[in-house]
Amino acid sequence: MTITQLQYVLAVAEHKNFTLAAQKSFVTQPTLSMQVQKLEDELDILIFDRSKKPITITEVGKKIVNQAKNIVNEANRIQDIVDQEKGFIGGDYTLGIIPTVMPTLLPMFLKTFIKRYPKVNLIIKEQSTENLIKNLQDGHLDAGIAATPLEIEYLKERPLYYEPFVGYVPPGHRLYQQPKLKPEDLDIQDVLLLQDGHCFRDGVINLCKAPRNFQEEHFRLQSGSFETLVNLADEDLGMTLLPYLNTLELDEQKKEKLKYFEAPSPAREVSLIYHKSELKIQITEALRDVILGIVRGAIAFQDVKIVSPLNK
Amino acid sequence: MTITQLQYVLAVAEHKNFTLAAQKSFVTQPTLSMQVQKLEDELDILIFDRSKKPITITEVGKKIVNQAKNIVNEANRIQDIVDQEKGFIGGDYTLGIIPTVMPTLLPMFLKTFIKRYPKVNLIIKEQSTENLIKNLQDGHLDAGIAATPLEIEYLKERPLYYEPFVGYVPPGHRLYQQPKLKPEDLDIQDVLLLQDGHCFRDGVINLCKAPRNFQEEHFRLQSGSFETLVNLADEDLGMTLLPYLNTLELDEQKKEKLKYFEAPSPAREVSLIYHKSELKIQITEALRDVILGIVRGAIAFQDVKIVSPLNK
DNA sequence: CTTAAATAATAAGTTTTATTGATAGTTTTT
DNA sequence: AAAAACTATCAATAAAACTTATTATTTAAG
Repeated sequence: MTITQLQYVLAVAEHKNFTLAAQKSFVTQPTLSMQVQKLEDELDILIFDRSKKPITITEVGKKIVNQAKNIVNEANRIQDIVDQEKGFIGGDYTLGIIPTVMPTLLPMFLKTFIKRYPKVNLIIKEQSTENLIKNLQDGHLDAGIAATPLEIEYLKERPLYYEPFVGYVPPGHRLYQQPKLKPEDLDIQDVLLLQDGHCFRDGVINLCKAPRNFQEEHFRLQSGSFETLVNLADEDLGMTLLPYLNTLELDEQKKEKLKYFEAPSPAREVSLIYHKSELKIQITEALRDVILGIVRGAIAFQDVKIVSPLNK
Repeated sequence: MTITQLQYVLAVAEHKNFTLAAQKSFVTQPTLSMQVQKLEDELDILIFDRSKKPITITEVGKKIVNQAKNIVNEANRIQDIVDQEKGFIGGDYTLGIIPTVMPTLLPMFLKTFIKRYPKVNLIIKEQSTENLIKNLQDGHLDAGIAATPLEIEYLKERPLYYEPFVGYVPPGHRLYQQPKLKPEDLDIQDVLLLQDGHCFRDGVINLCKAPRNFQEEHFRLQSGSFETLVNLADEDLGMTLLPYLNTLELDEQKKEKLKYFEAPSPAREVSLIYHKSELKIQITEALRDVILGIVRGAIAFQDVKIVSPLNK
């Protein structure tokens, strides 16, 4: 049994296809096939059921694949130990960021980070919390930035900042006269929402504590961008809620329609999340340092109340 | 990096000697030297400091060795998974037993075990609790039988039986007239003890709750066997305490000098202990089943009070 | 039902790697 | 100072991993 063989097994388990797995492993298909077979021979057990298309993993195979993940992870850790010893911060580092955080946060820290750690090849991917979690487990991401708490067994969460929710209320709206918003004022029926899959949407829904199964019949216009929501609100189609950082880039005219919540303001907790195995932890720590340093100035709110980002 | 290389590193770390490590790994010394070098080259860091004799492990080396242990252990687990799947119970299994348990317990279960699991090659080693713990961590033992609780972080303890302490009191002794013993009657100064290193000794000392630093000036005759202690007691040099199972093999004349404790009798907890990683867990479970089945008949005491085996 | 496409297994040959025996270079012990 | 113990290096060999080419098998398409 070799580590390489285990990596091949993992590739096949992931892609359910020897040819593709071989490509991803940068070897030819026979090489991969033979090595997987060799391992199966050595263990005298089948890991994959090749009779079905696409290939399936046998019951024992699943256990072996899990264990193989462990081993390969732990093996990668050795390079990690050496890097840490040398104070080396470099290599590929893949970071996932949720869409509602991406456009505001990324520009704030990216330049500083790549300047301070020029040897790190940062690969940034925008994806939903759901995919983020999956990819962190699979090892396709080294870390993610998402709204928390998620309370996933195998993930660590390190809060970066607390971002208050800010109301965007058009003049015609019933709440326009109020100086401050209160969560209980909100009616889910007239709050414009991001489309399904965005955790900010779920956060807002949780905040509104509306009936779980509210009807959306008369309102199908959901958007993926806050800009759209703001524009819809301006058309008197309802109010909406924005994360604080998104309010900074509004023009003066629109800023007048912002309404803050009474303290403690509802807020989302935005955290750096990564696998408990702490692979590439030095880079993760470096990233955290950079973001914390920059965010400290931008967000000064203290008295907030965290809203869960989960669709419970 | 290969698993083999990591195993070589572990062998060198253990024996502090490339030549010996090579022998233990069943390869020649150049093979092992070259592979270790190759790994060091790949990581671009020195694991061993060869300038000192005997060889020492560098600071990073220590971390790498630890991680290597993990990896090798986790890798062995894969065969384990397969064995479990197949219901296969076999292969080498090394069991350590403390000296005070060995002569009474081993004959009780050995025959049954090798008959029921003929494919297991049982290797039994008598050793002190201290060595048992060390060897379980190093992976030199698959399991051990010792007095518990030990509360070692990386070990699991599964109690096998509770063995009461029984007094052996010669007719001339001040306690001979009493029908039952009480712990508070005991005076550490006239209780004959096993020599240092036996945990039963520590158990008895704990029971006597004598001053921790009692003097042994006038009594240096410590022995490694209960037989000696009994004979010394017969010479009126004091009383002694025996584990219950040891009392079964005394002759009739000696049995008359046995004095049991009042309930709850002090007792030692004898457990099967093994590494938390649960390597070869099927064999361990099989062993436990056999011993439990046999011991159930032999030891029927219920109301006991466990004495710590540790030299606190 | 036949054919084409996709995919895995097999075969033969090549490259790479692991291992060995012999030996040279150290350090430690006597 | 010599012997012993130990590690590194070298050249040769055995083993393995990998490649290209090909075959076999399954799935999808016509």
